[in-house]
Amino acid sequence: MSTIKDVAKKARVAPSTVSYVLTNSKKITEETRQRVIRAVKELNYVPNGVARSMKSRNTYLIGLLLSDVAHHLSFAIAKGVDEVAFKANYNVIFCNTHNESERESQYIRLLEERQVQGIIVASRRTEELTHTYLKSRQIPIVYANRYEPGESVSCVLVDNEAGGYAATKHLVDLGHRKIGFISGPSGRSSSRDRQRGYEQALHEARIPVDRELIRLGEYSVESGYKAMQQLLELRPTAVFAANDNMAIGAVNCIVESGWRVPEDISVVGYDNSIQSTFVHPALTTVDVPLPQVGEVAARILLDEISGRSATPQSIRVKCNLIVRGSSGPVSQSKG
Amino acid sequence: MSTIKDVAKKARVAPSTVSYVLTNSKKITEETRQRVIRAVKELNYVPNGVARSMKSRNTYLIGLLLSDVAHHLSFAIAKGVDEVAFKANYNVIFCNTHNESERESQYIRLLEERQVQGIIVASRRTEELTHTYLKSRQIPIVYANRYEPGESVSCVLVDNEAGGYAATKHLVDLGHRKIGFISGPSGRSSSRDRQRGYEQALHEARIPVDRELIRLGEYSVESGYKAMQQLLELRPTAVFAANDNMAIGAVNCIVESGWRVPEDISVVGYDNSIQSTFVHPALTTVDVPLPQVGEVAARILLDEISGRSATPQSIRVKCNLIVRGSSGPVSQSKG
DNA sequence: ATGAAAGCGCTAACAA
DNA sequence: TTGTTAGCGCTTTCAT
Repeated sequence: MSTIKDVAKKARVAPSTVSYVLTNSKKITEETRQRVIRAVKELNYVPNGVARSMKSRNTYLIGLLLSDVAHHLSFAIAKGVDEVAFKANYNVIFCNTHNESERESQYIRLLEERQVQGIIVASRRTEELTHTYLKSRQIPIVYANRYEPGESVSCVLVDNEAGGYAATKHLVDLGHRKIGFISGPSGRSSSRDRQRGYEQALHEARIPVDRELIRLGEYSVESGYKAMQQLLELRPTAVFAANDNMAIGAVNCIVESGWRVPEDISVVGYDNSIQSTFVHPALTTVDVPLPQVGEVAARILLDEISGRSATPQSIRVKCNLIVRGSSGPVSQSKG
Repeated sequence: MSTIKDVAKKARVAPSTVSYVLTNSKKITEETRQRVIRAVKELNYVPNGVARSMKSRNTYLIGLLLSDVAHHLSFAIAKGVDEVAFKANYNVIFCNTHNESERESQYIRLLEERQVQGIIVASRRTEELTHTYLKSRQIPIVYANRYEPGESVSCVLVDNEAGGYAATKHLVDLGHRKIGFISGPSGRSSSRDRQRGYEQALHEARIPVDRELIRLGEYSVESGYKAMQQLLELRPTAVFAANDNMAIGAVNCIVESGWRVPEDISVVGYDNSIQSTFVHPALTTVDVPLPQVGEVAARILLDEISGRSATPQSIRVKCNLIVRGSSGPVSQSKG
């Protein structure tokens, strides 16, 4: 590996001159510039970024904390983060924490030693420590797709309330008035927000919120199935589930009970998961633009790194309703 | 940020002594060791990895080239790579090439400047240049889940032939003798190998390979459907598709034609994709252990980096047959 | 317009 | 056992 000195020698200039040429940081006569360029080519010289970082004190490196509980979600965020980082000449260090606090703190330590200039946390809640620690270390941090109570840190979230509203409004617009809701595990903000949107859409349509029509699920197909069994007794004409898997469970239950989707009961899910397109009928659902979450998070982080933005900001990315076969107008016989 | 000098001053020792303590690289009296440890704690000292890399000439960094054509595949590999890397104190730089050669070479350049100690390529074939370039740069490289002709480089592949064999053998064992095969796009080695396994299983069972029973698909649901339409005329009792999506298309076609799966026709897919569990009946399929591919690739790379292994090796990871509802014994009426 | 030299934070050979 | 010192490859101030 040749160094800047080798290039300098070959071009018969001082190392500093090579540096000036390579970074365009000073006026250099065209002739010497050419000599340097030629020497660089002949030696296949590639500058040593480690040495450069050492001097300049910035590494152009950011850390990305992910978990592997949901593969495709993590990758989608990572893709968005890398997209923005790459364009700004940053690179992303991939950290799969498994949602284990032990591992999370080990990664944090490694990242800190590496002098990363910022960290994006897209793993689920683990150590509260992490947050305060990074704050004390003055390392810029942005949470992606993770709600962080308190206003002292930037986070990029999905607008689940608007998504829940859109899903429910869609059903209302189709003439439904008796619309069930299957929630995720209690305490999950994603589900809570979707439910809030559901209730808001009902309010707007002057449909009273019936607590009986709201059932607790836990994001699994089975839990959706069970919740639907209970809901069926109340004869809703439509159901909105807080995620696709529960919606699929609901559809299974409806079909096995002898009803049709969407003719008898419409079903809407959430997530626009792969499986939502493979069931029959394909699910009407709400798409969560995770790459965009990653992009926005990276943009905020880079702004904080460069000092362009000092105050933490909280951004919500819009979700899009995807209408497919599982939702339709309320049937006349029941309307 | 405090430096090693600050710690040295506070502990009233020389910087080198601090270094010795921190790296356990020399005998130090317990007393001074404690003084150093205490100073480190009080100052919240974290060593600067950039400076350390500068001296030691190793960065403990590897690059991972991925593409986003199939999210979950890429993430699965990345997870495996990171698992092994993390345990060896390495970190992984995430590079999403989009399978664009332009971007790939930009990443290569960035990684080279960063002095990464090795690169794992899990993106699809793009620039032939990349390979020869990295070779010339003496940067260790391992291909993951990507076939690389020539023996001059390590690669970790999935044993698709054994997988295809297992899938077909499973059908043979169930009594089937007229087994169709739906291939992927011609030229894709993954499909070719699966087909080879299919043919081998037939040979072993002394079932002649009937070219009519082999149909060209292109890995999409629709192509599986179309291929099945043609196959149906030949009345096979079972079909093995080179991936799950085509298998799902085949099932759709079979059911719409009035036959039942698996009672009339058994179907086996490949990939163990999410959707394979969401169709009815759930697909019998072949699981591709991509995290393991990533792990093995990382292990080989680290071996090459440390000089433990010099000769390129080619490893094939075993796939596992997952038996679900879409395959069953050949029906008596037809047998 | 170019060169000389200091120094980023650390490690390691050598000295004491 | 501990300290002194040189130097990794680069950038940048200051001098020429």
